[in-house]
Amino acid sequence: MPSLEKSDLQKIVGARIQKLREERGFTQVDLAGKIEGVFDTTNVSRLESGRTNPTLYNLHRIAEALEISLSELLDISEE
Amino acid sequence: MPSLEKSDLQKIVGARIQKLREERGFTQVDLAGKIEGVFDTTNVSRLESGRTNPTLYNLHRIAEALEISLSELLDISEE
DNA sequence: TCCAAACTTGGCATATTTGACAAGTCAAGG
DNA sequence: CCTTGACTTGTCAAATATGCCAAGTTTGGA
Repeated sequence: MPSLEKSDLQKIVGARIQKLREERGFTQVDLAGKIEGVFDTTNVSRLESGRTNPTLYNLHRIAEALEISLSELLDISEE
Repeated sequence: MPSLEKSDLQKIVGARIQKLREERGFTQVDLAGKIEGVFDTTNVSRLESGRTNPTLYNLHRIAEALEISLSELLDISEE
């Protein structure tokens, strides 16, 4: 685990969110709609492509919408 | 899992960081020093007390310093 | 009680996330 | 073609995370 770069970490987590979303047959708009409270679809796109560094709370809300635990969402051990 | 409030989530994760840090016998200054790159001790205090909403990358750097995976750091299932 | 280390808290400046909106790309149908 | 849905990308404003410094508090030991 040689100390991931910030942008690489973002890309890995973003790809994981996208994969989980697609497995569930959701569009980005669907996902944003399932997230508790307000969540912009623009932000879904930016997070999935690794362009931003998401906050704990937003990761938690995304995990909830994907019906997975935060811990599982961030289990990036095999990448 | 009834949709945690933002500040409750921050407090739970903060308490977990503090517990893991203390188990390793680190002070906040020690932990900040072990984190890759620049990390202010003020920020350690604020994160542990749940006063801020940390970013993915900082959570990753903290996990690294605690020699634990990000996924384990955020495994809050039993709280 | 005194001291020092550890931690908290406030303010400030900067960087970045985020929400919102608009415009653009792209692919699949009709 | 043309439209529609899905997604990307740019800009902007507001909120906030972060680094930094300074001052205050707490705690444990001598």
